[in-house]
Amino acid sequence: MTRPSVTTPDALAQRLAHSGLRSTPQREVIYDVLLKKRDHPTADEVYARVRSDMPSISLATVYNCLETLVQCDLVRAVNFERGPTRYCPNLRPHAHFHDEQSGSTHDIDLPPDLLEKVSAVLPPGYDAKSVEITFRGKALPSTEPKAAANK
Amino acid sequence: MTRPSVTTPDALAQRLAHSGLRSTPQREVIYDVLLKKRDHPTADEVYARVRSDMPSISLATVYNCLETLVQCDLVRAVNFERGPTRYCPNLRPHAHFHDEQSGSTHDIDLPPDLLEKVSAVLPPGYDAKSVEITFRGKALPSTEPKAAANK
DNA sequence: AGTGATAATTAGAATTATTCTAAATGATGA
DNA sequence: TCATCATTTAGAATAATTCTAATTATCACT
Repeated sequence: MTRPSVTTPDALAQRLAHSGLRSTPQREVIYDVLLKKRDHPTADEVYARVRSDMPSISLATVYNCLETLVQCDLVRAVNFERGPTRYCPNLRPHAHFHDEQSGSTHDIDLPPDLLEKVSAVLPPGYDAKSVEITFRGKALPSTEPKAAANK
Repeated sequence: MTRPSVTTPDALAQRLAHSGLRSTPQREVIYDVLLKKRDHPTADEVYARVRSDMPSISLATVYNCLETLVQCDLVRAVNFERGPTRYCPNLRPHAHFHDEQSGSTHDIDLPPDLLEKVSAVLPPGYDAKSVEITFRGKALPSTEPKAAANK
């Protein structure tokens, strides 16, 4: 046979290729883990989850792959104070709400014009490439993330 | 004598007392350092500056005092990604602009209603105690902080 | 002024998250 | 198949911060 029916490159493979990078089993399983449970896991948490699928993966690879996904704009790295970096596959414009009681992080979708409106406070001479909005406080249990939608 | 003319407690001493804490030479000199050069120094930088006044101070004390000042709401701790925590004595509502070239941090004063407007995007069930807005990008040299006003 | 209780400071060890290094493995294309 | 380059890996190294336990300073009372 000349070519065994080419699998259509998925979004991940395409994005990676666009940056001259390869799709690898490690990158795929890590990205899947992030999509499956969108609770802003740390690298350690991702490591733990990935290991059930791929017990031989190393923590260094988890760090490497997460960094790669961030570079490709498939994932956002999120920080609260000096806590460990958390990873978020939600690409829509959104803010983060950090619940101080539970430690959980909630995505807050933003109306389309808000980031522009906020950026408008910058005096001349400032050119912002990104804006981050972070809330800290108390969230009612009813707000606990259920089935996050993306896409 | 019954009482040697009491020195009027300054803002620092009052704030500390309000939290049941004492004013100490270390706390004073650290707060002064922050007020004198408002370039969002790290704990290490504060340590270096304070040592010219008080060569015997320890780094642990610098961390302790900075934390104390933050607890008393005299100073804000500011973080960018996972970089070292920076300290800012500007108590007005403001955002931070992080210049990627120079690594410098600029305070961006916010119009009085902006934080409320931003908080208005929170769905019911979310009660935010604080809102943080951070810009990242390029700032023209003309925007380099000169003499920051506070008060 | 002396004394006990509490607060603050200190040096150095410990911790935590992350990055680095150098070697091994894997994929790609001539 | 071979050479090349990308990727993964284990473990060492790093950086910022926190912790620990001991010392020093201050306060409230007498």
